[in-house]
Amino acid sequence: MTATSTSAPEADPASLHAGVIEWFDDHARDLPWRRPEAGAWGVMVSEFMLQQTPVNRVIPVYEQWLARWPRPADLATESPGEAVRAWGRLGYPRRALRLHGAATAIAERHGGDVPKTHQQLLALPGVGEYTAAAVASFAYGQRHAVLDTNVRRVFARAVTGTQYPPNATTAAERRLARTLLPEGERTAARWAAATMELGALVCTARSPECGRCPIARLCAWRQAGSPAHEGPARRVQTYAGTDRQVRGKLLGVLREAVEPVPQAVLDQVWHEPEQRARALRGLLMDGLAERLPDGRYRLPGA
DNA sequence: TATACGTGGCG
DNA sequence: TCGCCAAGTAT
Repeated sequence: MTATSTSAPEADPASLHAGVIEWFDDHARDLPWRRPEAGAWGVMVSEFMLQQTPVNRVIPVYEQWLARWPRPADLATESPGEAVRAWGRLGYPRRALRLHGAATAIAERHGGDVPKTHQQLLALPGVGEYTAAAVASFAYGQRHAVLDTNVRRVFARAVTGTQYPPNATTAAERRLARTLLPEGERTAARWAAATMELGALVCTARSPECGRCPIARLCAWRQAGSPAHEGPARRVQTYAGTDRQVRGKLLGVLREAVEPVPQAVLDQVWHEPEQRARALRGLLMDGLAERLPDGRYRLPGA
């Protein structure tokens, strides 16, 4: 390929970096965990809360959480149940348990400071490949490929030329993300945040606003005529009538209760006894609830 | 690799 | 109304 082509500019890394990062300079949202005072703990808390929960619902809970537990050691002194209660209705309350566990591990094994290496972060409960890279990059400015659903979609469109990424993250995606990572540490960290923001604000799943996209000219998907997705449709998770819904109802009662809750009260939340019992067993197994000697239930240690 | 795991807003 | 979607992790 010669350098004379003018109709369809190549998405060379340097052009992508410049376009996305300059756009981010002007359009980055002022989110609380992006402020300097958030610190690594603030970044970590936000990352836990943002796992599958939209930004707008996270913000108020994040503010309360950081005000109450400004350092990992502060949270570590609380019962897990208090963390679950303060989690409110963010969903997937096991994340609250894991965040509490991460705080405890940080207090015990890391002197109270959020660890800095990807490997140390990965060892914390609730921290997977994405969160470890995100904390290392956003909190400590390190050079990591941060591959979340937004970035995967941006890369799928801009570089690969497909409307959506595969259902599960592939080795090819990781390779591509590493290839596109700018050399410099600071630029790499900026790039990670910028590509996520672009996916969240412009290159959205359902209705991308290509007119506002800084790299629309370079986008392989647009150049291909914006073809519709071919692969298998993403499986939609059902919710109504599932154990998850019943668990949510049971936990909602425990979360709001000041005193331990009698079995009879929990029995009100769902009509089908077998499913109800199974859901409650699940909560107990997961450590999201506990049964007292008198037969009543409450959040763990609350 | 596929599945379980909450909740709510939007088109 | 209802399906789709939201900064994933653990098993």
